[in-house]
Amino acid sequence: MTQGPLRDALIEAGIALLNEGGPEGLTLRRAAARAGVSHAAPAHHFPGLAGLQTAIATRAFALFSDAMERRQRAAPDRPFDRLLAICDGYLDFASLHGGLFHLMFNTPDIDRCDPDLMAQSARAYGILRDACLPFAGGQPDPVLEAAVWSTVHGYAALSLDKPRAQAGGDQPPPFAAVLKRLLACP
Amino acid sequence: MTQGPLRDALIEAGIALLNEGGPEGLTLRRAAARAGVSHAAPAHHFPGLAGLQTAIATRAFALFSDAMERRQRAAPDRPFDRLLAICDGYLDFASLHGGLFHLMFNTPDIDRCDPDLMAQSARAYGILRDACLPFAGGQPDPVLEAAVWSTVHGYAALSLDKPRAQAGGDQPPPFAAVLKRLLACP
DNA sequence: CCCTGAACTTGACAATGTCAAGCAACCCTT
DNA sequence: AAGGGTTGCTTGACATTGTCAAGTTCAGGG
Repeated sequence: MTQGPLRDALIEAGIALLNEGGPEGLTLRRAAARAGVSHAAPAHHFPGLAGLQTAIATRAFALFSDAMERRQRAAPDRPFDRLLAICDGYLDFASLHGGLFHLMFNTPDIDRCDPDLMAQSARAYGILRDACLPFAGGQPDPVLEAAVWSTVHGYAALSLDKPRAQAGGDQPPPFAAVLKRLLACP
Repeated sequence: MTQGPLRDALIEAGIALLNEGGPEGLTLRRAAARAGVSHAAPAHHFPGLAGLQTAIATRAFALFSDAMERRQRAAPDRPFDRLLAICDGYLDFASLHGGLFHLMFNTPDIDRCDPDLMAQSARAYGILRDACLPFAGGQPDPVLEAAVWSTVHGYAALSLDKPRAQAGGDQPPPFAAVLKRLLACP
């Protein structure tokens, strides 16, 4: 809709609400109150709640990419260690910012055709895709990419929603073992 | 809370609402109206909305297991074909009953310590675990199980929430290829 | 000086989850 | 058979939420 400082303040307030209160913590009225404006002010910057959610998800994907890149830079410069570091960044973000992660992937109302959102999500996917290149002879390998992407995402999702269901004693194996198994085939 | 025919009717109404209206279609008052009772009647059978959601998720896990077993029985009796059939049942259920799938895995308010829910979810996991046995010499292999489970779940989740984001031309590779890649390492 | 448009507020409305009170039918004991 | 209590459901209310319509304020330009 419009630009302005309030728009950013609302996004920041929404991120804080999600980090503090989980997926249910975000509310148009709460974000407005947190930004110090009236409950109907957000309507002048976003097309409804879905619009605010889309804008927050866009920024969340940027933070998500940052988290993966930070881990990647701190890793040993070998293909497996780099890819594992990216996946660790992926999993870290999911467990540290469960509210944002839920918003990015599990909220149905987000406008997934939004250009900004698609750009940021493409950036995140590109990080993972680049790290897969060494395992396919330098050429893009859609099957390998889909395998790694699905596995790390499924691992994150399953460990997110079963924080207690797995309290039955058996905890899941570390992701490094899973990834090693996945890549053991040349 | 209590037993009775209305309890089942509310669960059935909730399933219908989710199948028709997606994840947002389920509402206490709508389920009550659909079952032909007043808006506060469900409170006598479930502890709030979360209770109804938990009961629906429990039944959904049963349908989920049924879908996987049906596919498994119709598959050639070879380890890979059996496991692939189960995964296809998994993916079919996710794309056919997106509302139920979302409720089972992505709804934060569900009581994941509910005994009935845990039993049904354990049954579903058992189906997949059994199909993994032939690939680990007949012994349970937690790493392989986590890999397959994460991969199929991630594949389902990612293809669910990106029905258009991937309309950019490149569609994901079929799951059979991904699974073959995952199992190519003995 | 007015006036046009943007940014925001105020007030309202319907939908939703939840609670309290009431009511009616059934059961069980005496 | 009569009374009392329990169960299952209804009615009514309330707070919260997203959304819309109207009003207010204010800056800038004709």
